[in-house]
Amino acid sequence: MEETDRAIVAALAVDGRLSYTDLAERVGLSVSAVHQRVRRLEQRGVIKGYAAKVDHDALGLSLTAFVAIRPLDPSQPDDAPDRLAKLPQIESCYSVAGEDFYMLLVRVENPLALERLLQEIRSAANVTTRTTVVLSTPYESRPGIRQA
Amino acid sequence: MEETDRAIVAALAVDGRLSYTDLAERVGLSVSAVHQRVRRLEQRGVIKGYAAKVDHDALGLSLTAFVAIRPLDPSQPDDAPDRLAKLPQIESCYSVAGEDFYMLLVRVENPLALERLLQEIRSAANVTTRTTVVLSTPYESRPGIRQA
DNA sequence: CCTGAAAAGGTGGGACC
DNA sequence: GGTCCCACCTTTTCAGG
Repeated sequence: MEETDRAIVAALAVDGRLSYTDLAERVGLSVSAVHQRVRRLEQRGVIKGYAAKVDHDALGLSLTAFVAIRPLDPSQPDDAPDRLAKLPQIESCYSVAGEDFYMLLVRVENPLALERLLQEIRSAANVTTRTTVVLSTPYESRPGIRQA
Repeated sequence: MEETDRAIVAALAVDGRLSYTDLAERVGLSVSAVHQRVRRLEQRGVIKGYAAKVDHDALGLSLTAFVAIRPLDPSQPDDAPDRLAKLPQIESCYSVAGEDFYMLLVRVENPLALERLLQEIRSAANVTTRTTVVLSTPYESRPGIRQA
């Protein structure tokens, strides 16, 4: 992908509501040209969508944790992600190399809610869990796009 | 926070570019009322901003990993997050409970770039690293807002 | 792949209940 | 808080190079 497209993606990663007018100024093209490029980036799936960045504390989700999981019976077919997808407290699910099978990022209201969630995870996916509580978040979800 | 605001935040978390017109239909208010509520949510910091969701593979960042870090000298003042902030490959930095001090989420092009990044992390923050490579991502960054 | 222009519709205030 | 209204700006499309 070339420089102009990268600049567009970088700008929209920082501010997803930038108008095509502003975007056009930054990259030095006409509004229509930028519009076309953005549509193409969306169609190609480079831009997968737009999301509001929400403050979890303000929503009462003040406890974040990593949960590493491992099947109790590694010989059985592994559909843990499917089984866990219905739990909305699980924000992300990564399949990982190493001793654990999956790493989950979860958000809950308080320690009691975490306890309940861990029980749900264990029973839903037949796994053991190893939990690492997040104490604070110096930074998160930075749009790490470096321009050429 | 009450039900209508939660519905608005939930909708914008899924589609950050929803128009106030569409939003108004969903929550059953007038366009202006919704507009006011969104502005308040933005001012209060509940909505921290808007971002394009970018496909990392399409940008050539096809390797994701977790990097747990621990200071070589735990008695020294700990400014690792500050020292690491300049590395754009680090998407998130969490201070965690447990054996490690911080958990990083990093994105790089390939294994070689990961090796270089780990060296940079170790020398910049005077830490040891323990890295867990992500093999696949069943889901990520789900807007886990449950409505009342 | 870009430009330019014109229609359609959304955004962002103010006045008022 | 909410509604109604209006000026302005953006988005979106289309003809043309």
